[in-house]
Amino acid sequence: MDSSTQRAHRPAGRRSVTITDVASAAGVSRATASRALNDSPAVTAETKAKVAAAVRETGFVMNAQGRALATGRAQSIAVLAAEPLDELFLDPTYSVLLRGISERLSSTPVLPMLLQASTREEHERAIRHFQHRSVDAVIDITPYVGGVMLEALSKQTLPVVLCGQLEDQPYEGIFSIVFADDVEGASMAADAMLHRGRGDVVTILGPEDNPASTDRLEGYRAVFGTRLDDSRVVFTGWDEASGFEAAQRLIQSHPSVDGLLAGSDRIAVGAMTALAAAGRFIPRDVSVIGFDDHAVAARAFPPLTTVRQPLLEQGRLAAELALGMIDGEPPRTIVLHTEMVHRESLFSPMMVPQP
Amino acid sequence: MDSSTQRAHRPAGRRSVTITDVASAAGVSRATASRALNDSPAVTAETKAKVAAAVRETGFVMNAQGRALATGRAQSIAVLAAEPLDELFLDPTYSVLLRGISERLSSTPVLPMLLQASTREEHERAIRHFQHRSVDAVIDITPYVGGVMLEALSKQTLPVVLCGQLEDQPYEGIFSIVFADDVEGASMAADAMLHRGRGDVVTILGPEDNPASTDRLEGYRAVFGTRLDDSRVVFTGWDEASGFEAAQRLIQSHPSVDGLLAGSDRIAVGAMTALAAAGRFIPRDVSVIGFDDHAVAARAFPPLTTVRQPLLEQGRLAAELALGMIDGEPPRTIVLHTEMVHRESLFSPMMVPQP
DNA sequence: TGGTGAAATGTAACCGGTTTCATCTGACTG
DNA sequence: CAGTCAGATGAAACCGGTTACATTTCACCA
Repeated sequence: MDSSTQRAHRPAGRRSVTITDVASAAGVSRATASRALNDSPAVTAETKAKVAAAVRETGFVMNAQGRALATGRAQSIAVLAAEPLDELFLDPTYSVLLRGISERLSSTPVLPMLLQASTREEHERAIRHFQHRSVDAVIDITPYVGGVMLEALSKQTLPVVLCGQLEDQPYEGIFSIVFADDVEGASMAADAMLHRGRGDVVTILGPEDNPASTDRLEGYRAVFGTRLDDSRVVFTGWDEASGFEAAQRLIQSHPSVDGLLAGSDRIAVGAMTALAAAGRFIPRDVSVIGFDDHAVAARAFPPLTTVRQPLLEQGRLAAELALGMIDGEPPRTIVLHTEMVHRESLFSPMMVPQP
Repeated sequence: MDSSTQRAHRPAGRRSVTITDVASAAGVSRATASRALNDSPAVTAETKAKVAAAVRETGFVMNAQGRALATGRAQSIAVLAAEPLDELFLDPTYSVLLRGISERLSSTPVLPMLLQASTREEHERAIRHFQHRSVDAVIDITPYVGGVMLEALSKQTLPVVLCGQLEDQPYEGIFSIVFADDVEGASMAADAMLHRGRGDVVTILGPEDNPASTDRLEGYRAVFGTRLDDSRVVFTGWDEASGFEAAQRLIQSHPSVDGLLAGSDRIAVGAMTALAAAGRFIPRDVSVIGFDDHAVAARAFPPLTTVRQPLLEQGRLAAELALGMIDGEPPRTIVLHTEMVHRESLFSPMMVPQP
């Protein structure tokens, strides 16, 4: 039984204060009151003061639905996470992205709302919600999952921003897209590895169908070429446990390994544990480079050299693009640059050569 | 510059399909169309079919603002997190709570939206948002923080549910409250410890101003009394690092310790690392009991005996209470029971007595 | 056969704002 | 001093739904 539709009448309590009350308290028309509240230049300073006083006197707060109905703006942006929140929460990527979005919107009246939809049913509910135009735009922070969802969204007129790249860019020109250049970042990491003198390298990546995985591999291979053959590449999950397990296998199959390129910092942390357990010292025996520059990278032991993704900026830009599209701008694709962050897992200045 | 208020006119595109279009397509009045869409019993099955066909034909989707304005219901509940999301995400408590809320709402048209407000400015924006009545209710999953916020909310007529207990229950009867009985859970844990034969116990809790800490201490002391004096109690953070550090101090000050009551599973995990580093075997030398029964508890080494908090149910109930209050029910306070989950950190069946 | 009442639908008011357009005021100009 | 015009405000329509109340239709019964 759906308790939310039982009573359709307005809940008991006294009628709330409307703009009409403010108008009569200020001795002006509703139109003028509205204009004053919106700080229209057509209204005298004197009248504005009267209205402001009336607002204070009556305790008026504007009703969002009325305003939204009249302006066609809900003043909110949905941040869509098509993944279970538990999963989401474990990966620091998303919280940073969210912080960026929130930061950009903080100077506007637009509110970001996190909407999670992992099951098929939740997807449908979310789509319906978007169709109803309860939000002005959608920022998808997990575009890799829920392709059905994107397909449905593309049939809407609602502005959509994707935080991340999809294979073949199927939505370029329809949605705005903002992502970091994974190929560039990965080749920087591989370069650093090569300059450190490591040539016997292996790599552990996320799921094979994720462009972040394949692009990073492409970057690694741009440097190491065939020296990084398929036997040295493992596709797995992005988390620590996957990294641990994959590293164990790679140490067995390639005991002479001297460099590990990890597709994420969490993978790197798991892999470093496996390396340590196998008696390999980092970076003396094996150099490790991660990807992302999450908080865990700095706290790792030894601190992890990694490729910084500008996640905060990505979030800010996503919000920026969303605001732009709400105002009628066409969708845009923005590629962000990555940068190396040097810590001790690649090369320790303290390191003394072993005899 | 606030780009979201520049153009007030409706964005270009064609006018969207309204209920009027559906009505004329179906050859009925707007009123009948509305009734048919809401599945009113006053409408013939035949008419409903005609309207349904018209909906299909026109591609009509109802506008949420119009409906909300007419019904006085936004069909959404804000889940308020007055803590930075990064923090929030690290603690599994909240994601489970959220899952419970989401589950309960999934059978209703009401949508949960996560709203994060950590800075003073974000608080104000959120409060304004609530005053505007853009949501039908608020569920606060971090009632311990942001007291200003609760104070402001209590002056509203908006239904509010708190997930957690506050000292002195200042809002009992104003907000609905749902929390687990920490005193009971803690005394169960202490009992188990006592029955295991451990009497030289210490405890590590979260922040001292958090009722969850003080209530759990009360439960521990209900069993151990003065044997658990202040020198054996440390208030710190809820996380692993805090647990690690506090345990190190307690091992030093109480080297003969044989039992550790941890205020959270994350504290317990950190403390177990410290104990292991100090050469104490768990549970041979020291028994450990956590609190919460998070996923980490089962994965810990050794698996952690703990007090299960019914977080999923707490979330479901919070949503339930919110729905009730939206329908005009008075606020209620619900206390949930906890239960012991026995794993190996208290007592290992494999354990052989040491000579 | 006319009266009664229930069922289905239509009419119009309403929710709380915004905005177009008309009106009024007063200053400036020729 | 009449004419023009800009600036401030008001009247009314509108956004897209819901619903109280009025009306129509029709079966049923005295």
